This record gives sequence, structure tokens and C-alpha cells, in this order.
Amino acid sequence: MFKPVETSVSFPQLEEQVLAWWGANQIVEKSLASGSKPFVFYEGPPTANGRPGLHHVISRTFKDIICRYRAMQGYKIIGRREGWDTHGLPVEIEVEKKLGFSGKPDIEKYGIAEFNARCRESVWEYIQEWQTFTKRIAYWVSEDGYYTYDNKYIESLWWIFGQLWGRDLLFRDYKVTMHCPRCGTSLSDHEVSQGARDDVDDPSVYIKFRVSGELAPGAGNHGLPQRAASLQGAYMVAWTTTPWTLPANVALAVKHEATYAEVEFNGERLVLAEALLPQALGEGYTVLRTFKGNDLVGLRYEKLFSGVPGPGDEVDLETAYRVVADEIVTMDDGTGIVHIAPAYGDLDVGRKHGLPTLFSVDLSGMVMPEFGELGFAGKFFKQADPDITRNLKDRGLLLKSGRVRHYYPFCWRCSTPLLFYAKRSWYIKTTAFKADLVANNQQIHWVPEHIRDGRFGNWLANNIDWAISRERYWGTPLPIWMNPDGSHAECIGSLAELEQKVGRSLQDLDLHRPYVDELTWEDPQHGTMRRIPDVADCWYDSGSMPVAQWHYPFENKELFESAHPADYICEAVDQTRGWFYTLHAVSTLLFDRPAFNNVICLGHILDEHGQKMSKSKGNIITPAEVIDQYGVDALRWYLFTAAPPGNPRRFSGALVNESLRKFMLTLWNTYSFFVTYASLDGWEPGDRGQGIGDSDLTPIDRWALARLNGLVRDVTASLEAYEVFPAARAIEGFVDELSNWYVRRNRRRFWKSEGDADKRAAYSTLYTCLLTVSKLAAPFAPYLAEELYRNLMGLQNEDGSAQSAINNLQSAIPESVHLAAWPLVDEALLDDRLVADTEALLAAVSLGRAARKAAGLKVRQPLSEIWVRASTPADAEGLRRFEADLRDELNVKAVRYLEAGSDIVEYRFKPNLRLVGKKYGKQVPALGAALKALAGAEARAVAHAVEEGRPVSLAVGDQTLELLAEELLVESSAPEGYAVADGDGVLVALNTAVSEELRLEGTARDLVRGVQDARKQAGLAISDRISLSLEASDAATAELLTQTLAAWGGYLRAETLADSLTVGAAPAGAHIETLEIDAGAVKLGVAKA
RNA sequence: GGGCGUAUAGCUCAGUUGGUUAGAGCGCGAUCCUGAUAAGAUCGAGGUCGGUGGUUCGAGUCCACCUACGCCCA
Repeated sequence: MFKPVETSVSFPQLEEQVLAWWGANQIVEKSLASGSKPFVFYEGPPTANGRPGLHHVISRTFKDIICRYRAMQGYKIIGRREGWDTHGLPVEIEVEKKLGFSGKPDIEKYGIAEFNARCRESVWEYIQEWQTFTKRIAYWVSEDGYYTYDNKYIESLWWIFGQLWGRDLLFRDYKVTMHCPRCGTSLSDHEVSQGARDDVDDPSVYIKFRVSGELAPGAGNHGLPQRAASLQGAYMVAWTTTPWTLPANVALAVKHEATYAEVEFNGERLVLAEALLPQALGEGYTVLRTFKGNDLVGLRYEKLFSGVPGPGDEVDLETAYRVVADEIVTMDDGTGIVHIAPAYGDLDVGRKHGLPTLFSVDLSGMVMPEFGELGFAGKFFKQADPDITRNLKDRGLLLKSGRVRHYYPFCWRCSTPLLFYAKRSWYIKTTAFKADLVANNQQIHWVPEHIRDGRFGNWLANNIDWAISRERYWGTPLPIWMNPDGSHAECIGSLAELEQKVGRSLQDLDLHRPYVDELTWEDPQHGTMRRIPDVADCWYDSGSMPVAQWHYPFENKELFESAHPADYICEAVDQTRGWFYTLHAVSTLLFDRPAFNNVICLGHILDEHGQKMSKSKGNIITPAEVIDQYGVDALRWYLFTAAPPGNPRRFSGALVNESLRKFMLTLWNTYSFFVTYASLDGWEPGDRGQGIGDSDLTPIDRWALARLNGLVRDVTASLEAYEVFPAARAIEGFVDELSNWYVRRNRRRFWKSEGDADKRAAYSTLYTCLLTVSKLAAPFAPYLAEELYRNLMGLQNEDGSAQSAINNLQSAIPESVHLAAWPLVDEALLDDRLVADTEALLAAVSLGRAARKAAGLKVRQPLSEIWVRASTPADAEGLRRFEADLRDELNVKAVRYLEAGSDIVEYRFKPNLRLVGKKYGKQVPALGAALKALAGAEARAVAHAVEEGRPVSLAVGDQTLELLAEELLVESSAPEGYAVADGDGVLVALNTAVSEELRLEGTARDLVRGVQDARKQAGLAISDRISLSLEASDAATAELLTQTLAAWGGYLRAETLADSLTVGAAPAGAHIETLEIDAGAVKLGVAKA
């Protein structure tokens, strides 16, 4: 009934077959449609305009595993669908590159309509590849996905804008951008980094700001008025490399806790950071007094120039020209006093301290006409530097000037120096909800945990308003219309509302630029309403997907209500300030709840040297090459078991191969072993009904089932906590023990000829283990699990296609493991004591082998006895329970137990620090010494007491301590004349004496192994009977051979299926192998009988 | 410059509330076992647990500072 299984297997080929079967039988569709209880998943949309890489494999497999697990638990997964992030600068840049463009002017010339059409196409360039890839890595999602450029999607985004607008959460303010004055456009971060240089020659000037003696409004008064008065006429010294920004100065910043000094220098009083005095002034100054940065806050100074307010801005100059304290100030260079010009880079500082924003240079980089009388109006800002410096020098406000080489950004296209420039932008007022953002974050279960209060928590605690607008083309148009002078604005929250405004149907309208830009209407009071040209930050698109993917609230109201918040999302750690944040912000602002309850936050994949994979380094490993060689399951298994998901991981094909060999092949071979013998015996799972009772289960069967149910318990608990890594490692550990302990120990039960209850118990046990493992492993390694499951369930006959009898009889059997129910723990089979006993046994076996090795006694040589001592009485019980296994594994005739009654050993004691440490604290060293001093009869008495669980009185210093049995650890020396190995409190001692009788038995076993090997070399089948001949190389060996055969001849014949056994030269035609025995050799002649 | 994370054997990584001799796998060398296995077992070489200082009877683990790397931000 089982399909025959080859021991050699190509997993990539097997996977292709399973994949084809899934396709032919709509397994994916059935899984997606299954379940009842809702479980909500959000797909974080990738941009499909590049090829999928390994980092996509890891995020998709971690998304997949949880969804599969929940599906097997009977959940209906909502949102298990593709999603595509289609807007944004990366797409535009890709198209610009293709068209050979160098910036916005080229796009405008080309036409926005055509450009956006190209962007729309470009998004789908790799979609085929993505979908094939997605299927191949077995990421099960519906292809009926959402895409952010869809009109419906955009309409939902507009609805959100409308909601925010209605609550006054959208506003306009300055934002500092990197601006190219020649190209007339802002540059993105990555464009800036392309053109930055770090050896730019610039002026380095030290400017004096005269303290006026007044105080800023609202300044504290703890001694400040007197200080202000006394500092009047002194100069605060600031350093800058951009003199052109000085006319826009509105404040000076100091560092809170730093020490500042008032010094006398060339007849003037100067104020600057004490630590930087030598650097800034050299010699010749006298310190008059010092104070903290905080003590200077609120002082006012005389302005250098009169900066110009932005068009339409009302500014309160009362709040300007004062000293503030801010973290941006460092003591690395300069004077510890920083000149603040919000318009040209220090906008956040300005905002934080309520400073006005003043300008001196326009967007074309020219000094504004307002500075005409100073003689530098109309000059390019860099050219104005010397003029400004000279002007200040003439007014006695320049301390000194020089040149410096440093970092400065240039336009990557035209090499024009860039301006930091505060431009009008639109913001979402997230700061108004900072407390809610922080509180809602506390409800989220982060894996790894530290992200919550670390990276993400800190980001929220330092929340700044979300700059939402972009001066670009391919994106969601901001639905804000304004009148010509900007005095009136409206936000449109739906298509219907817009139709009503323009008075016609817009059903066929593409809701992108330039089409929406063309929609205007006349407002009787305010004039022509035109859309502002900006589009939305594309993070806003993806962060709004919980709403927009369902076109809420225009459609799918019920679905949306049941699909919010997500139970689970998963992306890489770089999304903390990306998608994780935007989801959280949108959800908190709109609904005051988190967008997701559980999140796995993945680390990045690095190459095998810990370097980031990048095209330029040429160290990219593509998913395809790994999958073709090792298969998807091996890759997935590696990703799940290599490291906890939050850690970065070094990747190489060799590591995937290790997963394949370590886990997949071990499981496969166990499975193959089972199927081979079950088929031979015609065993079927239904046989359990024919009288295999619990009583037929041997201890090792019970162990396997206890261990299995413990595994189900542990894997389930781990996955419930979204801890994939320990779950996968647990499965791996079980498979290893199943193969290398259960199967190895029980081989004879499977191949013996009687088909008795004992044999059926073994089949039943191994079958249950394999079938359950196939279910547990299904979310991790979906292909391998499917193959195992289907064959074990009798769903594949010999040609691997049609359904077998059992399936016809029991049509309720799920046809795929992915449609099967997640295993439940059978509490009755759990037995932690049994599992612990087996662990003790395995430890003793391992030590016994080590002792054999040390004594040079191979395992095939039987020995008379071993002595064992377990670390606890309970473990000793365990060893007794499995004494037969212990004898067999170590090939000894008897096992004896070292107990205090036997005086063949010496005892040593240690405190059980875990217990004793807290109780006795500083007395621990003395206690340890007292225990160490115990010897002879006294020591034996203590050991006795501990064994019987009685407390022990011990003199420590001048006190007597009453120690509980469990507070002591007992070790014993090795008995004389024994080979010993010990560890973790367990000791195994071998009696190394080999009697003549034992020697013959060992020889017999050598002969059996040699003949078996010869049979194999001769190419005989397992069941072939042979005639065997043995020829000794010398007289001594001949004598040994004769004696051995006298005692063990029957055994030798039985084990090797030898019908005849002759001593002497092999007959012609026999296969001959030579076996080394003791000092001599034996020629083994094997011929088919 | 700031925040977060990481640093343990040649390589990839574990190390539970601080506790007894710091582990696994791979690789290397040796030996053994084997009629499911591409496997397995044992031993060996290989560790200043990134560094310094501190807390403690006791620190890979907790604290402070420093170094290197990664991510994010400026």
C-alpha cells in the first residue's frame, strides 16, 4: 500500500513533482479557502520592479509558516493575498534611467501623463518572475492581490486624508530638503549621497554675538537677570563654515551640561565652551568665571542681520535672537556654541524651541534683494560668503577666519553645491498622538522583544510629525485643492465628493497626475480651486493597506471590521521606521488601536563574510541557484534553524546543504526505512485494530511516543509565541533521536521473521512518529512533509497519481498535509520521567563508549561488567529501567550500581551552588572547603545519608550547618582496575578483564561482521543463503578459529544465513575477503548456496 | 553624533532567573560501529566567552566605560 521509497532522493525534483500535484489539485486554493475562526494577516507589499532576492525568501517563508500553522489549526486566514507597492521614487528613478533622464525638468518636458504610464508598466516588468518565485518557495497567497496604484486603493487613501483633515491633523509647515538651486528641485537622500564629497574647501569663521543684557520672554529667573546684566557687552562666539546662513540666524545653541567660560581675550570678554578654549583661542586668554550651558539659556544677543520671513508668514521676532540648549551641540569642534538658522538646516531645533524661520537666500541660490544695501544681494550664496565675512569684520564681529576641508553635498547631476532649504510641505500631526502611539505599542508582541522598547519604542518616543508630501509625479495625488493665494484649502475624501465639486462623472478618470491636476472648480468666495501639485509619501500608501486593500469604507465594511487589527505581520528590521511605523501611525490616528498584535522582525541576510550582499560587491547569491541545487525545503529549514529570526545571518550554500543532510536526509532515511520494511511485511496502519494493545508497547515505544507528544507540546507552545527558531530546532532534535536511537535500537524488531504483536507495536510506533512529524514539519518544509504525509496516509499508489483503496474507504482523510489538522498532544502518552530516564541512559551509553575508547576495547568485544553511578537517585532508577539497553549498547554482561554501601570507591562532595548559594551566601567557600575535607568512613556516611535523602550535619567554621540531601552533589572515584569516564555527575567504570570465553565471543562477532561485509561485497541479496568457508593465516589463528566455532558456530551460521560452514580454503568461484583478527587474519569465502 | 542590536572553537551558531568541568553542528585528525542512512559513536586539536573596570561567596550571563561590525536616524 505504500509507494516504494528510494533512499537516494533529489529534493529539487521531488519538490517540482509535489508542486505540480498541488497545482493539478488546487491545493493552494483549498487551503486558502479553508477554516472558520478568523486569523488576520497583512502582506507587506514589496515593489515588484526588481528581481526577488534571498531577503524576500526569508520574509516570505516567515510569513508563510505562521499562516500555514494557523490554517492547520482551522483558522480562516484573512488577507493571505499578494500586495504590491507600486508608487514612489524607486519606480520613477528606474524609468528615468531607462529614458536617459537627468531630473525633473526632463520629466516635465517628456510629459507627466506619458511618464506615469511608463511607471505603471515598469512596475509589472518582473511580476511573472515574482509569481513563479512565490509559488516555488511555497509562499501560499492568493494572486487576487491589492496594488497601491489602483483607483479604488487611492480613493481609500483619500478617505483617510479626509478623516485627518476633518480632525485638523493635516497641516502645512516648513521642511528642510536638500535643494539644488540650478535644477530647482529637491534631491532624495540617495541622490544626495551620490554627489557628496568629504574634502570640500570652505570658509571657517568664528563670529561674535554681543550679549544684550535683556532676557527672552519666559526665561527662567534663577539668578539669570544678574547674570544677564553682568554678561552684557560680552560676546558669545560661534563657529560656522557657511557664513551665507548667518543673515538667517535666529538663535545660538549651547549644550545643557557642558561648562562654559567667560574669558578675557585681547581686551574683550568672550563666552565659549571651556573645553574648546585652547582650540578656538590658542593662548592669551584669562578665564574670568565659568557656568553651565543651562545657565546661559534665555539670554538675548544683538542680531547680526535682519532675516526675511517666508512669504505670507507672520513671525514673532520677540522669540528670536536668544540662547537655547539643545542636544545637537557637541564639543567636537567649534566653540560649543552653535549658530541656528532653521531655514537652512536647523528646522527641528527651531521648531522645538519655538523659533521663527527667517530666510536670506532664495530657491535659485541667490541672496535676497532685501540685503541690497549691504552689497551682496543677488549673489550666488557661496559667492556671498566673503562679502558677509568682510561685513562682519568691518563691524568688529569677526573673531577670526580661515579655511577648512570637510564634507559637503553637491548635485550629482550638475555639481552645484546643494542648499539645505526649508520648503513648504504637508504634514500629518502625529506628534499630537505621541502618547497613544507609545501606549498602543505596548500592546504589540514583538519578536524579538527588544524592538518594542528599543528601536521602535525610542522612535515613537521621539516622534516627529510625518512629512507626507513629495514634489514628485508617480504617486497618490494629495487630495487638497487650494485657491490662488493659498488662503483657502479643501480636502477631498472620495470620488463622489470630487464629482460633486467638478459637476461631472469621473468614473473613467485615472486618479493620478496629470489627470487630477486638470480638475478645477470655481469657488464663489475664494476663486479657482486647483490641486496642489504634491503626491503622497509612498510609505503612506503601504501603511494604509489595512484600510485601502479592501477599498474601505466604500466596500467590504464587514470584512474590514473583522480584519483589523492584524494578528500577525512580518518584515525585516529596517521597517521599524518604514512600514511598521506607518501602519502603526495610521491605525492609531484613525482608530486608536495598534495595526498588528504580533510581529516577527527579521534580521538581514549577509554573505558568508558578514558583508551586505550588493551588486557592486558581486557577492549576491540568487534564490534560484540555491533552490536548484538544494531545494526550497532545505533553504527554508536553514532559514528557520540557523539563528533566531531577529539576528543577521551569514549565508552560504554550504550551510543550506548542512540543513539538507542534517535534517532532511535523516528524516527521509527513517521514512524510507519504515516504508521498505512495512511494504515487505504488508503492514498497514489499520493493523492496530487487530490486537495491538498498549501492553504490547515496549518501554522504548513508550519513550518514542512520550517524546513525540512532548515535541507536539513544545512545538505548539513555541509557535503560539511566534518563536519559530526553537520550534524548528525541537523538530530537528526529535528526528535525530528517532533515527539514531529508536530506529537503530529497534532494527531487529522490524526485520525479524515473526509478524507478532511486538513487531506490530514497533511499526505502529514508528508510523505514528513519522506521520505526526510530517504534520509538525508541514509549515516549515511543506514539500517534504507533503510527500511523507501522502504516502503514509496511503494517498499515493505506485504510479503516484491515482487514489488508493484506503482513501476511497475513508474519504474524510485530507488529501494534503496542509489541509490536515495540527496534531494535538495526547496527554496520556506524555511521560517526562521516561524521557528523562532515556536521557540518563543516553548519557551513560556515551560515557561507556568513552571508557571503552580510553581502554582500547572496541564495542564488539563483550566485557563482563560495568559499574555506573547516576547523578541523582531518580536517574539511577532510570538506568535500572533501561538496564537491558545499556548492556546491549555497551556490550557488557552485567551492570552494577555504585552505591554508598559498596566501599570500593572514594566519595567527594560539592555544594549544589544553585540551592546553597542563596541560602548561605558568604559561607559558600567555607562550606565547599568543609565538604572537600570529608574522607573515608565519614564520607561514606554522608554519601549514605544523601542517597537515602536524609539531611547531613556539617561543621563549617564555628557553626554546624544542617544540609539537605539535595544541597549536596556526590561524586565518586573510579574503582581500582576499571576504565572510567565521567561527566555531569554520572560515572561509568568498565571491568577491562577479557576472559577466554569473552574473547571467543568477541571473535565470533568479528567473524559475523566480516562475513556480512563479504556478503555485501559479493552483491548478495539480504535473504540469499550461502556456503561459508574460513581459512586461517597461521596456526594460532587456526586454533582461535576452531575454539570460536566450537562455541559460536551455530550463531555464526544463523546470523550469516550460512547453510554450510567449512574450515579451509574457499571453493572456486567463492567471493573472498580477508578479515584481520588479533595478530592473524582469516580468509572468508562466501558463495551463494 | 544619537538610538538599537551583535561580538562565545577555524566556520555557522546555542547558552534558560548569575552557580559546579562553557556546548552543538560543520571542517580537520584518529579510532570504532553499521544489511535503513549521503548517516552514526568516541577521542583529539581548537576558547584571554571583543577589551577594561565594577557589583557578588560566585560573572559568558548584571552594571559602567571602551573597541569593532550591522541596521536605523541625524
